[in-house]
Amino acid sequence: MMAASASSDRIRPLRADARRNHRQIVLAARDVFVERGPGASLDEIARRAKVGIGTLYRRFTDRNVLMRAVVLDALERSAESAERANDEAPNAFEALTSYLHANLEDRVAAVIPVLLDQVDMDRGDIAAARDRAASATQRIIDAAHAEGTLREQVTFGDIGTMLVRLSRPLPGDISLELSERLAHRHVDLLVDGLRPRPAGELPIGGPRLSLEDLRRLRDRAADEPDGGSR
Amino acid sequence: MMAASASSDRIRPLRADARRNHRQIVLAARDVFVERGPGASLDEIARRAKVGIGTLYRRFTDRNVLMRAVVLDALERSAESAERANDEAPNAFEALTSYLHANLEDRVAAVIPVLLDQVDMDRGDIAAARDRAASATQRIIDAAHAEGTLREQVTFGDIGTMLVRLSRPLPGDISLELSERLAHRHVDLLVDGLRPRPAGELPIGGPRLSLEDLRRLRDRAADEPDGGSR
DNA sequence: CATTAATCGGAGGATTTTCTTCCACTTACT
DNA sequence: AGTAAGTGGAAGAAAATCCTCCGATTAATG
Repeated sequence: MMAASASSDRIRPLRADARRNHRQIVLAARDVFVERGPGASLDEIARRAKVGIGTLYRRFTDRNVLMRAVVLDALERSAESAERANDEAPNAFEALTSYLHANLEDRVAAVIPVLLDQVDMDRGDIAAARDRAASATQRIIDAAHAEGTLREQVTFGDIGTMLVRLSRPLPGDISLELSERLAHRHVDLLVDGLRPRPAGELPIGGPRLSLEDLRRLRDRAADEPDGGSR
Repeated sequence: MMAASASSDRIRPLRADARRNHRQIVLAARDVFVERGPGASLDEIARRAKVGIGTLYRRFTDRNVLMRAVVLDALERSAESAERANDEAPNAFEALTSYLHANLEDRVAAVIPVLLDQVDMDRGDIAAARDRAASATQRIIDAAHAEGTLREQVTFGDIGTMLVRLSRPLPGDISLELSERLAHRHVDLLVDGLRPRPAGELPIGGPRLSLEDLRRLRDRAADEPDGGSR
């Protein structure tokens, strides 16, 4: 017993089921915070995570502890996908687009702003993860600027904010799944803009929704008149 | 008492103060529904409209009546700005962009999806306004396609959905005002995309936020290191 | 400027939602 | 197989929200 240290100081490793539940709670909390805001009901989070409310309270003594876990998880995912994009993409612009898509998937940009004011970002694990994510992201942007493939006027703030807009699920009874497919399509749209490209049409993934589609849509998933997304 | 008819059946025109309150309630309700969803507290709406809760209940017998008023107002604004864009813009693409900016201002695309499932859109005033708005918008898009200035792949659904994403206030304690200025900037960004234009850099209005700006930001309005928006 | 009918606004009881604790039962690990 | 760790939900407490009612206020009219 000398392994207790650093951040989450558990003497014994969590039991397998506890670990699984912990994970599910953080994921569910992320989604519920995104949908309902920082005051979301903890009951709903437990329900969504398929655990009893008692389990949630045992693992996270209060709302703020849960929030910190969600934020930390999101920041770590973000840092990781930014670093991976930097390492693996063939050029800076592709690093940027692949980072955008990866970030969408993790709903990072959707949940962080919701919890920003509830969590102290300047200490401990969270500050470290934040800095790691921010600098990797900045590196992507700087590289794309240097490469000449990203407009100079487009700043870190623009990328971050657009990511927030794109990550949030659409309001109303649109299925989460469709909402996410559309988000990927809209990243493509943002990347190339609304005007035709001189070089010719670039593909945009995801469902092409007409006015009628939109109306019929509502809850049930669209029957996608176009190719797959991304 | 035989004059009751049609939609809004008022015998006497509302008193001046009543009319003003009615208006303020609809505007406040729009904003609160956007921020808190369809279950938002009516108390909060009254508070935001600066009227007593009693006044709200007198004017709108229940939540659904209020919702219908909000939706109708939004659809009428939308129809009007689409028609104005069609009439006044020098070309179809400018009609589109000016429609996007106008729509943003009215938060139309932010509130409609929130209330879609709560309100019967297929009857009365609302259906009429909806059709008027939809057809004017479709006309803009068709014209831009015909003009060759809007990518063929971009559909009604894309425009509508992006408008939803752009209209919603950013989550967290970002001021509404800043959120809206950024939205206009991001319309510009969407229009031309992230890549440099061969024809040279186009202006993007609104605040250019760096990473540090974003952090410092939070509630207080940004001190805008760039030119005015739009 | 006085009259009056319409309108306003919030106090407060009823109701619903959410929080949080506690403990008998279940499960993973040795 | 034994046991410490973990689970889930019932239930009382606390908080938020709904909605009505009525005394005070105000716009319109002569």
